[in-house]
Amino acid sequence: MASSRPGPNLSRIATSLGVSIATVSNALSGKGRVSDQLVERIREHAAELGYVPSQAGRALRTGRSGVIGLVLPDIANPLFPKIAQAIEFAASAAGYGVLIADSRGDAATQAEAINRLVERGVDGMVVIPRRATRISSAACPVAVIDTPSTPGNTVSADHWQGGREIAVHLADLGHQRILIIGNNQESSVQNDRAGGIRAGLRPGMQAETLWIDKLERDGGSGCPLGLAERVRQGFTAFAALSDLQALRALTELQQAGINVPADVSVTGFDDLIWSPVVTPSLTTVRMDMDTIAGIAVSALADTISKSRAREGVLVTAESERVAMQLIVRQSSGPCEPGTKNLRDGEQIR
Amino acid sequence: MASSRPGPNLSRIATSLGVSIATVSNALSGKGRVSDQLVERIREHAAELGYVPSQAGRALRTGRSGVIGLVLPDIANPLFPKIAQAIEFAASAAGYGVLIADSRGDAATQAEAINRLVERGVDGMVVIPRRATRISSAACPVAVIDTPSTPGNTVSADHWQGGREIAVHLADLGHQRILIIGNNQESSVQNDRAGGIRAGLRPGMQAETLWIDKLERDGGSGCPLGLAERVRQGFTAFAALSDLQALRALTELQQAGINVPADVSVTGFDDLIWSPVVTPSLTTVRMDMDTIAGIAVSALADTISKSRAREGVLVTAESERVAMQLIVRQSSGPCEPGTKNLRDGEQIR
DNA sequence: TAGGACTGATTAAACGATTAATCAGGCAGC
DNA sequence: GCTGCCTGATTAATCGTTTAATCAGTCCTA
Repeated sequence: MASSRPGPNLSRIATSLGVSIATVSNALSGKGRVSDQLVERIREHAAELGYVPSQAGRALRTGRSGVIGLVLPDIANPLFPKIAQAIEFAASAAGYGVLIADSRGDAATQAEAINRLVERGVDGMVVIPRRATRISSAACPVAVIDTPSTPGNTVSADHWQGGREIAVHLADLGHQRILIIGNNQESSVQNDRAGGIRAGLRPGMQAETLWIDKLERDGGSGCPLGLAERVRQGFTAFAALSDLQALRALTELQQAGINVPADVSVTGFDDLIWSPVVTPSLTTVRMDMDTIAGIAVSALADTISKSRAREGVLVTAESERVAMQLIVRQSSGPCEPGTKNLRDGEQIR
Repeated sequence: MASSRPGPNLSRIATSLGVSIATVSNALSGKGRVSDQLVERIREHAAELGYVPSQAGRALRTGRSGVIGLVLPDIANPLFPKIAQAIEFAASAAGYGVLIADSRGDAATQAEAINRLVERGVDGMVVIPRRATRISSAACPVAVIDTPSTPGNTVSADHWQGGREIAVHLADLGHQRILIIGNNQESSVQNDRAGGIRAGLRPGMQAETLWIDKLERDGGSGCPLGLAERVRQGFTAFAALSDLQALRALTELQQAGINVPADVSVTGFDDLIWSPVVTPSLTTVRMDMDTIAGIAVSALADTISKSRAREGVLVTAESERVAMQLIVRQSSGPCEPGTKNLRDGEQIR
């Protein structure tokens, strides 16, 4: 047992320099009136002692914990790493820590998870809601990252525009019949992406949508999507609304002996981790998560500093939508009119 | 401006019931001596008022923040969602919040990220180190999840045993020549997995290892692995050390017209999100993250409650290794002696 | 009936930082 | 020389909780 507490505090610095605690506090925060030389001396001594302010003490006094919560309905989402990384980066740049909360995919426990965060005293939260769940504003400022078309959205990628990028890309390649593959018709993000694709079609092009959740209700989880049949029907491009579905489509097509991109094209969304390394690498649309997270966090920080403690507010940002970027890789290629309706085993070249 | 602070505190409950603050505190925590009826009345009233204790006040007094840090060197790791979910679940069951820290893959900034956590006053940390980086014990208890073979490991999946499971499975299917595919020779986890595979081989079987990072140093990121050539050389099974590499191998083989599992088998590790839904679905080995996280967090909580504040300790748990579970899916199949050395386009059936 | 043990409650002192209010001088203006 | 202002520092209160120390009774025992 050495001394009482290992970390030096304001009091130790103060007595050690023969000044008052308040002066030390003022010197370090640059707030009160302290002479320049004294500020210098105090700063020096504090650094020397390795002083780190106690968050607990500060939080108690100021009513601010310096921590924000990150809420995702389903943390198992493959986008989660990118989101968490971007939010953590932006938050730590703004001087905040990030506390995670998970409701394990259950919409009912989402409220509970949010409550845990509030009880932990977070100053605000970044919420990425599931499907169309509205966030009943909690007991603190909330920034929502969803899609521009949902009410209450703070900032997000422009999924609609991303869809248009895909459509234009496929149109440029000469594709006429496109199958859009989504996994959840309730998702507002996926609906916007699909809407964007449809809006980007040129006259004469047509699109149909395949919702995997419907299919799996009968066929069971992981069932085949029947894409070979779709190829025979004349579809030459498969635009998945997420790279996970794109991957599923790609492998199913490959297994059926259909060559991507020679026979048909496959595109995705999100530029997930595997997209650059599968064969053929996936053409996809990337959202600029760093920018989105930066806007969300700084808008949140703004609102926090303006609002009084424990007040529930929906945060708004000046620029609501961030453009998505088309990444063209190998999985999309020109539609050769003569090669439609291939049968298994017929290879090109 | 209503009253001073929105949340009720001990003082409000106390005056409202005409008792002292200490009595309320004792009643709610069940610690001091309070009559049963009074306890009942206080609890009731507290619930009625919606009292939530201030973490800041408690932290200041007790020196414990009730928060643990989760440190990963690379948060973009596709395993991260599962890890974060499991840790968050275990932590919140133990009454802890989880603060994340990211060093963006940079080993140098890992120390900085850990520092941020310490400054935020975490009571302890769960660290999943990169490669063979040793954790210089920080200013708080640290639980390390790596692999049983590394010194200082607290608890982890038994990667070696997982490798053996794969080897035995492939041996049972009749495979003789196995190509192990890893992406990083420095990774102790991957080395253990590879070692386990080798140890599980039967007499007459042989294995070679392909490290992707070496290959990419020349070929560039995402370059082909040249697996078709390996098939011609007589390899019939490709045992990747992670599902990401397995996916890469699978798609490359499929693109080359080699059928999985008819011609060759592919296996992975970790049962990542896409493994069940690609075609063919991936045979893999799953680690029981919930159990591992549970052990790590409860061992950490134990150590925290035993140690004095800000003391750096490496946490140990009673059971260090958790068995991995083989998941047999479609990507692995029997090795048919007559069908070896297939050329592109030669389909079976 | 005095002293001790026990019960059920209160008092008061922390924990560490912030900040409004105060104070001691120095200096200028009248 | 008195008043007022400005600078540079201090005093002291406060945030909400925990907990050791204390206190007022009640009951039991010698």
